[in-house]
Amino acid sequence: MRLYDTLARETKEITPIDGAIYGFYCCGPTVYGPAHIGNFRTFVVQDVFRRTLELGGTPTKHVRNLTDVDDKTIRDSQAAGQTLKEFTGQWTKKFHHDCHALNCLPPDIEPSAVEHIPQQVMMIEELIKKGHAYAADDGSVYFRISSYPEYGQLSHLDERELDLGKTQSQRANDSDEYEKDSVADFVLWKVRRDEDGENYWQSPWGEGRPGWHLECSAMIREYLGANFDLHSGGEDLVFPHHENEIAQSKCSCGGDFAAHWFHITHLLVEGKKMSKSLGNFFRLDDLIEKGAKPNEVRVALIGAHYRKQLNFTLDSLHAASEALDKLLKAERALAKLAGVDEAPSYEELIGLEDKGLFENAWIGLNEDLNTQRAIGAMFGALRRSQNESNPLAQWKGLHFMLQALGIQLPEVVEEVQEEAPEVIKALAAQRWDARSNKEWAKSDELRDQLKELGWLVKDGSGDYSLEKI
RNA sequence: GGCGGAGUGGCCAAGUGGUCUAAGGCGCGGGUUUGCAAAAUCUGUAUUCGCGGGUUCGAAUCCCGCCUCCGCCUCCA
Repeated sequence: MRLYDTLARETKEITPIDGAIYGFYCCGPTVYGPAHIGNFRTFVVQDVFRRTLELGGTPTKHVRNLTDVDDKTIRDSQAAGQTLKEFTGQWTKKFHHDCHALNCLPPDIEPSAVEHIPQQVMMIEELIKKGHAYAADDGSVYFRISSYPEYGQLSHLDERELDLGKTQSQRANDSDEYEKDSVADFVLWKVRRDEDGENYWQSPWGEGRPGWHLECSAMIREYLGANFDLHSGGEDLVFPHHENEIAQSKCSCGGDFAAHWFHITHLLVEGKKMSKSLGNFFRLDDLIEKGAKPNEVRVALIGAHYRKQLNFTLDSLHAASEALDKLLKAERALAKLAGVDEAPSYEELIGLEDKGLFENAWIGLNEDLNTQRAIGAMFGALRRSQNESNPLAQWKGLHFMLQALGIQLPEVVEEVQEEAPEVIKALAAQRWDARSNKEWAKSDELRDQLKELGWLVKDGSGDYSLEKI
């Protein structure tokens, strides 16, 4: 498939380095609270990407880390009166729960920063030995940017004027200040401070904890090696996080690091950056509370190309919900036409050759992961599929695309249709009698009454059904 | 201030030189169906792509200028 590469600044055809399997690293969440839908745009897009690679026939080794030690996790765990492990454990669990609800495939490996302290310490030692890092008097260790002339290639630092003066004055009043040779140098190891409490580890430079950027480099090295295929994250990570990763990794273990960089643009909510003060800050649970299903949220999150600022609104969520409904109903109709019922599994669809009319949708996904184009093509294919001679092939093609997008089927998603209570049933029966006797006024009144009680009556020919609203 | 992205119908959003009098979804209008609704289904819905110039046989797509919006600029996906 073709994918835009942040480093090369162009769309490139991707192929696995070893010719067999894609090494795919994603910067995971900092587990200090429930993730918001902005986080999930990134994770859902990464999931669609992974599914596209795998369904296309090439397996992936998907590694996504958990940041379970940093300023925020330490600060908030102490505020909550919990140990760091208890605190991050609880939010890790919540993250997994939300990912599952959104139908994201779990990564093959999900390493945590706390569990890889020795690897990080070892990396720092190497960097010091090679002259790329230095220990400050207070016991913190910094990466020396001047030792790596290529620094800044990903974010094109040479083309930018960083307002370092401003940053420096801000930092002067910041308790976070450490002693550095140059303001641009970034921290690899942070010396223990009082507010860290019991959250510190031993190192050759004394007690402290690793810097944030280092964990990814260390875990990538451990699980994917010095050369791997794809590195992904939110657009905000380009600088400095990924820039620093490149510096640390290339200077310590050599190699080319990531062959391809894949960044997901942040979403907007109601046209603005999501923030608590604007009241447009949504977590998955906030949307579920508003009646949305995770499946619908997922569709809304892939409703625009990943390199555009998707404008998420409650309207767009409603649109996604209606569109999803239409897709799934069409799936049932096509299944009936094809005389099949049990949907093929993800594994069964891997490498499917004949996608029927859905070939176009698949092409869309393979052109820089154009999800919106793919969805549009699916509707087009559905319309024409009615007249096709081979409904089974169309049905399979549809399922192939549903799996690629990670759209769940209703039997998985929808709770069992709730049985109406006797009172409701009695009222409905009463209404049916009135209707049969052409007592329209009475019939309509009862229908309104049922609606107020939360039940929708649908008349068929000679029968009716009840549906909970 | 620097870097990057974007402005397409009421809303969301594809399309980046001819098949575009611009995909698809939502919404809205109409038909079929219905006692009326709901549901279902069919159907209509931008001669026009922020504004002004230019290049070209031909531009939403390329160039120039302007306006507006958004993001990033040291630990936020």
